[in-house]
Amino acid sequence: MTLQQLFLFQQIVQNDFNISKAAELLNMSQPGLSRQILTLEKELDTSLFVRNKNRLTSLTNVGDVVFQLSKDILNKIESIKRLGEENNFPDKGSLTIATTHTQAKYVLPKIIQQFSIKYPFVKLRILQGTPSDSSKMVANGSADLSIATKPIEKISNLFFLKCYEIPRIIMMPLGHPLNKIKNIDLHHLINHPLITYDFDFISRSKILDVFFNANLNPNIVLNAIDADVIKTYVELGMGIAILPAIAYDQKNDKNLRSRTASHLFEPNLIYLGLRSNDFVSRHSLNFIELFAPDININNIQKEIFQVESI
Amino acid sequence: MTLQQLFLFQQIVQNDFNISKAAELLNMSQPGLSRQILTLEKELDTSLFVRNKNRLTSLTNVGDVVFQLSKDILNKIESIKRLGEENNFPDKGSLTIATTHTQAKYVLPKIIQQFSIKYPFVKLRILQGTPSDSSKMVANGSADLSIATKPIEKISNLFFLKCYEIPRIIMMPLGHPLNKIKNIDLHHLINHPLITYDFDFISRSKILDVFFNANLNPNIVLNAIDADVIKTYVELGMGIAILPAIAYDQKNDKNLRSRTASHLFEPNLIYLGLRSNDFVSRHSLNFIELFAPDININNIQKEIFQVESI
DNA sequence: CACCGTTACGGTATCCGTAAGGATT
DNA sequence: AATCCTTACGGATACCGTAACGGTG
Repeated sequence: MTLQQLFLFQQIVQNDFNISKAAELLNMSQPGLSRQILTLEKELDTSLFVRNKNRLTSLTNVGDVVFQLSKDILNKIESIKRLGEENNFPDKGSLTIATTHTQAKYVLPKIIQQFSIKYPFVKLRILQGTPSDSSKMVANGSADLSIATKPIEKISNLFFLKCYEIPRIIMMPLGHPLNKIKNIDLHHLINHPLITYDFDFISRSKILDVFFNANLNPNIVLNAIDADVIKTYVELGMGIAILPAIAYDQKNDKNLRSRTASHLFEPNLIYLGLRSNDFVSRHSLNFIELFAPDININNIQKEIFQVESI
Repeated sequence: MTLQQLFLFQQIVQNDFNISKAAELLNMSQPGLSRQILTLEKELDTSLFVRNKNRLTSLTNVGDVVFQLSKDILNKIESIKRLGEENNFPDKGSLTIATTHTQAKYVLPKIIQQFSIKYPFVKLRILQGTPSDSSKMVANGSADLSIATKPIEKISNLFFLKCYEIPRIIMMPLGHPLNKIKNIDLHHLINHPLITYDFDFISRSKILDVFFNANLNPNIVLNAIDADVIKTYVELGMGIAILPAIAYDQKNDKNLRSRTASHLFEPNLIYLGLRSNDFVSRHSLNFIELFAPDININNIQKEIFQVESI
């Protein structure tokens, strides 16, 4: 079994099980490719592909597991290669950050700017999605790190570091009746329609749970995916929203009013997510250093490879 | 970069950085081995070993990370090989279970017996340790699955399935004053010295937290590593203990008395632990089927490879 | 006949062992 | 002199491309 075989196997799967197509893409002869797969199958003494009328049509059960393992193996091989490169060209490289709209718009700009001044030759990239998306992007290698709340579902090969807490506010239009109430509590909130994050956001469930635990059933009129969209509808008078404090921008949000909700809801917990059991690139560490100076970057790589001994 | 190179690299590290020794162990020539490492280092354009006076003395920083990644890669390669083998000899194989004393002694015997009747050609092995040990053994590949409470520290590449809950009991010697009290509460318990699990056990902290939350400070006279040792000292009158109900054996524990503690302490949660992102052997699944029939074994492999798409 | 995958053949590159060299204790 | 790692050389092996073959629509 060779890495080359696993790589070629993977390529065929990703090219619709078409050996000829994959061979062309890889600039190699079709028989050469075919032979490598046959050799691999012979060594494992199992067919990896389901063959139908002289065509490959799908993966066998074994093939499927081998495919998953191969992906992981080849990702780690890439890590090793990058590790070598990075050691020789410490200035260059790239850094891909997966995050949410709120972080990308309200938190990251300053840091990103600082980073690109300090490390001008690093290619930066921001990928955006829900917290779950961000985690998955890190887990499958498309991003180096994520900055978001924890994802709703457990993603086991991620490693999270707590970065900071963002208190929550109640966002309402100017002139909204809640403006006049001094000590806002849940019973006041429940009288107004609520605009909230979409289902993929853990913030959503945390906020709703507070209502539910008080036996209150808020009237959710809209589920939206980002703070700006939510704000737009709040501005239109469709309802109020519970948002992270940073989403309120005093300059631009002239038609909105923000009031603290810290006494009602737990703050938003923002985590930095890294792939566990993998190499943490120098630039990931550099970024973390800027972004969360409290975190000791010297221990991160060790912690990422936790399992030792016994 | 070849698997062979990574393997040889690993072998040298594990043989005190002595190429000659490793070569002998691997039945290959010493120059051959040396050359492979040099080729690898040349490809990565980085030295992996610190060389001192013509000797290899340790790993460089890069080498250390490559070592960690290699271990993981080679483990997964082994998984692929086992996968092939298993497909051809579904009856044979081995199954290594990492667990704690309590489970090994009070829960597993019946299941193990059933298993070995049903799958007589499978080599069974039980490794024993604290819950943390068990988790680590699974994580680093020395065991196939663990049966224990969750470990105290987070081990990120493990996948846990909840198996069952074990209610807790108060264990005391016959004739102990607590015998006579009808409704035992924390304030009764606090008057007696406590024998408890060692620090590595999450049960320990869960039990102590209950006391602490009630502002009570139990007098811990002994920390022990397994239920039988604890029982021995309880029998000697050194104190009482909070144990999982299964640890009380009516037949043999004639000098002990067990009373329910369910109203005071959360039950013990026993989890099955598997390595995430790895192949789950047929026999692991067979065992799980016997051990925790509620778990649908058909979904486990899929869940273990969670991360897909975006 | 067009498409696709497998088998056959031969040149090239890689791997690995033996032999020799260089450095250190 | 003994130990250890690296460089040099030559044969065996594995790899891969071209060519040919077999099955399918």
